Amino acid sequence: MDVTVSPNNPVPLYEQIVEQVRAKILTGELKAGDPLPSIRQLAGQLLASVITTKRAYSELEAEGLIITRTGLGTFVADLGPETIIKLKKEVVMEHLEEGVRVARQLELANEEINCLFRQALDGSDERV
Amino acid sequence: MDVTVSPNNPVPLYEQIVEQVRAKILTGELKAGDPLPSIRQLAGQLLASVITTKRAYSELEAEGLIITRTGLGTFVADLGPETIIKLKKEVVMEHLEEGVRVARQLELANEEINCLFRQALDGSDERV
Amino acid sequence: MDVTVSPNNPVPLYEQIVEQVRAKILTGELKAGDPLPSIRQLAGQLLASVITTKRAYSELEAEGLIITRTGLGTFVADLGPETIIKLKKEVVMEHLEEGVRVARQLELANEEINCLFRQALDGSDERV
Amino acid sequence: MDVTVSPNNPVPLYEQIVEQVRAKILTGELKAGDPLPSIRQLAGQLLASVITTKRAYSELEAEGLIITRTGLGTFVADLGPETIIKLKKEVVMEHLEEGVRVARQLELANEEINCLFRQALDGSDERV
DNA sequence: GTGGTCTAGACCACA
DNA sequence: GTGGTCTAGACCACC
Repeated sequence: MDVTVSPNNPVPLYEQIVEQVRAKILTGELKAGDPLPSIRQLAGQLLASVITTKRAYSELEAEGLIITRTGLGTFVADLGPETIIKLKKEVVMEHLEEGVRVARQLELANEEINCLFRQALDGSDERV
Repeated sequence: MDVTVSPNNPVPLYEQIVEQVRAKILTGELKAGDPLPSIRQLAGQLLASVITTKRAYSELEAEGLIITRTGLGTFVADLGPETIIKLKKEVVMEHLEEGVRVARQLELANEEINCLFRQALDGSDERV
Repeated sequence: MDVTVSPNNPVPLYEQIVEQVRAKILTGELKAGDPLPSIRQLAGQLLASVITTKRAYSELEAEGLIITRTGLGTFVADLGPETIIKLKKEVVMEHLEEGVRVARQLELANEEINCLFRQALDGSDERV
Repeated sequence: MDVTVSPNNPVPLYEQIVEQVRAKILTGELKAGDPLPSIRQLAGQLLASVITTKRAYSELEAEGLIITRTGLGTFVADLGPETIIKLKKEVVMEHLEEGVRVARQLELANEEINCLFRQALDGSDERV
């Protein structure tokens, strides 16, 4: 499983892992029942500590995205397709709503916020 | 000056203060040259320590939004209107771009992202 | 006597006054025995407090540049021309030596320091 | 890392630390990616408080010279060689320009200023 | 172990 | 009165 982390990234290591594994599950790259690499294996691959990797898995399990079966390993949980769609929206909405909240606080008009959003969308489009 | 903070908020106290004072300056509620409350006064009002409020003011000074003069007090810096507009956009863009980045990672189509943004905008509209 | 201070200048008010009066004495604009404005008069003119002005005069008296005769007023001290020349050099040297000290700490070669000095000299020349 | 501070020095402790670490980075004694001593370790070594050393590191991070990673430690940032050269010049120029400014205020001729600078350069040379 | 935040309280410089 | 520096010491998050 290709997961890459960077110690220069201000986001905590365990969060970087969580974000990427979550993305793989929500996009369907990892499907229900698929086995995840063992904590030790992933830690070795990422040059991270076992504790850090373990914390990432704990976080994902708390979110209900993965299930740990002691002795067997860790597996992707069985979420219905509607649940997946709902989760995707939630993750994205958090950031967009925060942006809108700040924009309102700065008393920007809807039209202005719209314009900024379009820039954000186009800007990332070029890079894709 | 009405600033309110919550110790339960995971955002550090000093950051909460920074955000609110910054908003007041960028919206023009506080104008160039206006005096800010003294750090001791604000600390008392917020039930925070003098050092915490001082830290907030230091951050704002590092951003160039305020100027502190020992013995005199703290004052709003004189930013041109273009600078203000630029700063407002930057603050909002940070969040919107993060939202778009995450959406792309989850392989959402532009149309879907657009739809979510519209929900975020409308959702906050009702509350306004 | 034309002295101007700015509260926006990070240099303390009393220091701004000291620097300007010192310059007037060392350049000969103010000569030995010349009377200085009274503390109250100067304070009113500068929109500064009497205490601040008094502190500036105390500083100048401690440097031996002025003499206060109770009841009569404050007067420029009688320094020989060699003393004046020596003082001028001292004031300038403080800054230049600090610049050279820092340059040495950063391991700049003499040639490089020379080049920077020339830039500093030329840069201010244009503005004159 | 050999850093020495003096509580008698009118320059604040944290500024003394900043200046020395900055010099080590700009001269290349500390290279990109190199770890700095932990704030606790440096505090013990300098007989200063943890907060004072932390403040020094915070300043250096605000200048972009170092990067702190919670749980990992503090590291020298990766500045290009041109940036390093530019920063070195800036630091030195501040002082030289101030010297020239004061010299002009005292109505010294270019030739005289030049002479003083030469003395400053030679004077420090002997000590080297 | 690392850094990040918050606290209380002292002393100094400036106006 | 204002802000600036320094202190000791506590608790939390991350690795």
